Amino acid sequence: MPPRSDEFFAQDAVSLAAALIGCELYLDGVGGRIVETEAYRAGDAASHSFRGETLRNRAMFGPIGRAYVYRSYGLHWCLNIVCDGTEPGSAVLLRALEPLAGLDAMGRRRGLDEPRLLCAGPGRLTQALGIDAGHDGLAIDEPPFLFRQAAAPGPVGVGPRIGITKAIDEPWRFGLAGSRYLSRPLRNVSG
DNA sequence: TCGTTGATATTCT
DNA sequence: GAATATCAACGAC
Repeated sequence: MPPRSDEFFAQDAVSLAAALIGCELYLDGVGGRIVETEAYRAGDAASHSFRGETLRNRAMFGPIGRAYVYRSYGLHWCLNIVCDGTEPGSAVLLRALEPLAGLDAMGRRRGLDEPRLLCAGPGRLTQALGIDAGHDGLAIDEPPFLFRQAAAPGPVGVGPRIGITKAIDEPWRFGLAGSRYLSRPLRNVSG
């Protein structure tokens, strides 16, 4: 029996990041299987929450199970799920999906046909699903989102996080081992 | 296949 | 003014 979703998102960011691999996420019926995530803990020097609450990261300090959407490098949107009820400021970044539904809509938004490139990266994922600032703070398991927990754990690989300069040695990037839809390949496999 | 670079919001120094 | 949880286009090999 899978845990209720409020308990599921109450996990520590690192364990939730691993548990999210194989779960499914859709927005207005467009989405697929989560194949790549990164954990950002409260007190983590690489996390946006590290220096306290600002207008941008406000959602990270709000209720768990909500979306934290921010603009990256001035042009891309990135989607996180706020988690860990014990201390505010934790979230899991969704880095890649395996597209399962709404491939045509994704292709239109991305200007591409190649399924492998539709959602392989945090900026690509949000563009394919049509996620922007309007989704910041919305519950990830209520309409227009649809969230389904993984039926069974898959082979989860681990690696260092990408694109950061602080706490770079923490192996807090997780992915579905062997998936073609990762933004970049993984190394070690466990589970 | 690889490295470089442009686009440019938000925060920090 | 500099850095950043990125992506795609481009030129050199």
